[in-house]
Amino acid sequence: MKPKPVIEINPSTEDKIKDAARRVFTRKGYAATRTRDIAEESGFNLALINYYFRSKEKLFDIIMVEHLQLFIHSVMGIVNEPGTTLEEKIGLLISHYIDMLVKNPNIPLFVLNEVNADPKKLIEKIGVRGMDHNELAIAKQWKAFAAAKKIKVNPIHILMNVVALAIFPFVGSPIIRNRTGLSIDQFNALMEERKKLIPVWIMAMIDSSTT
Amino acid sequence: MKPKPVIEINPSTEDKIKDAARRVFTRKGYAATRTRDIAEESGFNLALINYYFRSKEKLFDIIMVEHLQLFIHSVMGIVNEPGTTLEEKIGLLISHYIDMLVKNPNIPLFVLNEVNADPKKLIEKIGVRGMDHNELAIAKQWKAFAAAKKIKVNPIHILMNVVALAIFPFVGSPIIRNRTGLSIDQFNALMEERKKLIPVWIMAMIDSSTT
DNA sequence: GTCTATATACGGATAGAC
DNA sequence: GTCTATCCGTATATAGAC
Repeated sequence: MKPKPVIEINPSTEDKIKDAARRVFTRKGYAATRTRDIAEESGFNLALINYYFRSKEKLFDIIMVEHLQLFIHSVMGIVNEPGTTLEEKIGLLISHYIDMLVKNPNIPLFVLNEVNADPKKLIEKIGVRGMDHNELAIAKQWKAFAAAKKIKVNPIHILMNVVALAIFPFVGSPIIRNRTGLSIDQFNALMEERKKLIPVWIMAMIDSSTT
Repeated sequence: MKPKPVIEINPSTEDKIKDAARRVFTRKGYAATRTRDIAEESGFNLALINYYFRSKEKLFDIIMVEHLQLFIHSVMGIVNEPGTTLEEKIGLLISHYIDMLVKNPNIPLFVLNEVNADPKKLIEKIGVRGMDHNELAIAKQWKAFAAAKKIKVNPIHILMNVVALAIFPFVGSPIIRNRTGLSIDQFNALMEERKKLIPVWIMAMIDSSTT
């Protein structure tokens, strides 16, 4: 049983609907999208959505779970790789995030929203089962690093900062672009710059927390 | 005509409805809140909402505009104050943001969402009219500072970073709290720490961008 | 599998009594 | 000003033809 390719050659109707749904849901959020929007976007009729997925909510859940799993897997792959240094991992994470976000700028707001709407539902449904966080390669590297450099700041801060610096500009891009007058291309160029800048910034921040 | 106090002593029905609406809208977003939810939250009947505000959308617009104006005014007051240094301004901004967000943790996601849903509508409606950004006290201070320190990084990056580091943890708090097991109080304690940390981090980041 | 037509439910808004 | 009852558009979901 060979795995389904990420980009379908001959997407089935079911996949076309799913793709359309993903686009509309991420653009407008769950409550504001109508099944009619999805039907229109997919090129098929309203009735087919229920034929394949039974309900709007079930379709939404499927898409959401796929999104989060894809995301979690890719991140886990990076943070639990023993062969890279802590600093390299930060660089890889940032690059990975930003590449993904340039292609799918609506995803973070979408995910944050829906997790906020019902935190338990989604997080439990995904379940980063197994794997204690402290056992991750990156956690062990951090401990050694923090001990050597006498760093006293809570690592949760660092984690939040990495994620914040990479993701937030995309979440705020409508406001940022409006106030600055930047085009999409100019905005994306700034994000490309950040791939190099953020890792440097993060290390500088960590150093500033040294005793 | 004396200004209305921020916290009403004897709130009128109209104000009670408005308060209820603000709570529900910020919690669930525009599309997902039903006028019935607002009625229930306010303790009054559905019909009264239309009696006072004509429609769900008008009520929403009023609340949104009040939110943004309050926010913009307070920020403008800080960034255009000639009597404080650049570094002090950053500290004040961060403290101000975090204090506000600890009290109203749902606001950022709410605002980001609604701005994203219709960027023009809200931004134009508020209109930070007049005041060219380059004329702000903070902009002039930045120019002098950047020239003296030979800083080459685009100031938009710095701006994004300040906002990201302060706001993002609140936007992501459901995920953060779920994964770390932190209570609300513990989370807020971390945010208090950040009031001191972020300004230091920002300055360290800026220094790392020096030639 | 895919469509058209329709049943059913829900939500915003209003009429009208008090 | 505040309530109950209701209208009516719209959205989800389904039945049934092809």
